[in-house]
Amino acid sequence: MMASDVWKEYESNEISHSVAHHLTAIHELMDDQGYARVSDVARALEITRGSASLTLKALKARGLVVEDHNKFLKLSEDGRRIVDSILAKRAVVRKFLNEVLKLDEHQAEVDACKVEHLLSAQTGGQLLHFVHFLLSDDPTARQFLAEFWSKLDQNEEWQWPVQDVDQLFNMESK
Amino acid sequence: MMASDVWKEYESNEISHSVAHHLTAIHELMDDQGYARVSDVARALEITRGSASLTLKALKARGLVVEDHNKFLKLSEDGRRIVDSILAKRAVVRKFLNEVLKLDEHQAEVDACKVEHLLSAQTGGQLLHFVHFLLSDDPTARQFLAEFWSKLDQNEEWQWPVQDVDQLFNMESK
DNA sequence: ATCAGTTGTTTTATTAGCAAAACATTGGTT
DNA sequence: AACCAATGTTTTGCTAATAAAACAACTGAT
Repeated sequence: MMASDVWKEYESNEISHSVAHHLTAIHELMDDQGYARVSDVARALEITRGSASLTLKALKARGLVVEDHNKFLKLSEDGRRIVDSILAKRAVVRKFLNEVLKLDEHQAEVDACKVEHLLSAQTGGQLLHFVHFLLSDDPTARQFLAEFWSKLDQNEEWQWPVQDVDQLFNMESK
Repeated sequence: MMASDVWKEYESNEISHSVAHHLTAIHELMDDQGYARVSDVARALEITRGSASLTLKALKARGLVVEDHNKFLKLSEDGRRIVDSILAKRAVVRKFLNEVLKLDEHQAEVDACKVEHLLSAQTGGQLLHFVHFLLSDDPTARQFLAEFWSKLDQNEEWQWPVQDVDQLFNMESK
């Protein structure tokens, strides 16, 4: 239990939080204003132009960002793929936290933003299946959600953090 | 959309991944062998003693770890609280990914490990309510899960990443 | 043309987290 | 006593990501 090869996979992640947001910033700037320069990215992320310049230089070297003849940035094919996967995970996590767990929008946004780049493609895909069915008009899903939300309203509370989650589930740990 | 105060909250997190695992390592070592020294933590995390020494010195300064008269470490009250909240989140996320979304145990373990220290207490609490009801013997929950899993088996597949998650849900984005 | 503003880069410095290596301390064996 | 192994610390160096400041280049207005 607690094998070190598990926790060390965190650093082995190819996409850091910072990189994820540099890439998505380019994506959104292209959508919003049709172009993205170093300064635009820096402004969007509220970091200095110098910082953005260095990070984006590294991303160009990694082939995730390409530079126009006049310093205009855009995502490469690889960069686009990464942004797509990140935005899809962010959207489904946000939807789950906000529309199912009924967390307020800001909290859902913040937490989704924190984990979006860390989830595997499998996890994102399965979560999408789950939330899609859960929020569909399938009567079983409707009834389940209605019961869950009514339970929530009953304010049935543990003290958090719960000491032993497995015990709460009446299951023995492996 | 994409307010920079959202994405910057990532770094403002009081507990880094590394710190989370230094603290939980102490907790588990105390459980397993009754004591925890710098070398034990380093071995558990597979880092050098020098690295562990520096990180733990900082944690002592932050008041999360206290040192015995003979270099024996233990968690402070604050450190214990943090470890409790992290382990509770890890357990509930792992359970959700593995037992509900049917991700294999290793994937569930890895993803839970990555996000455990990033989720807010509210998110952890709501997720616990949700998973607890979902895995209870409530007939509605049972039926819902049965239908979801049968849908999973039907191998109903999107291409992942999905381009526009909101469109998939037939909803307009704000 | 000059002056001001914007842009992009580079350099210097900081922080977190690691490795590697040197060093001192301690504990037991022989 | 001498030795060896384990332990803890410190120093040096590395990488990622930032700020701050200096600098060069371009743009536009007057």
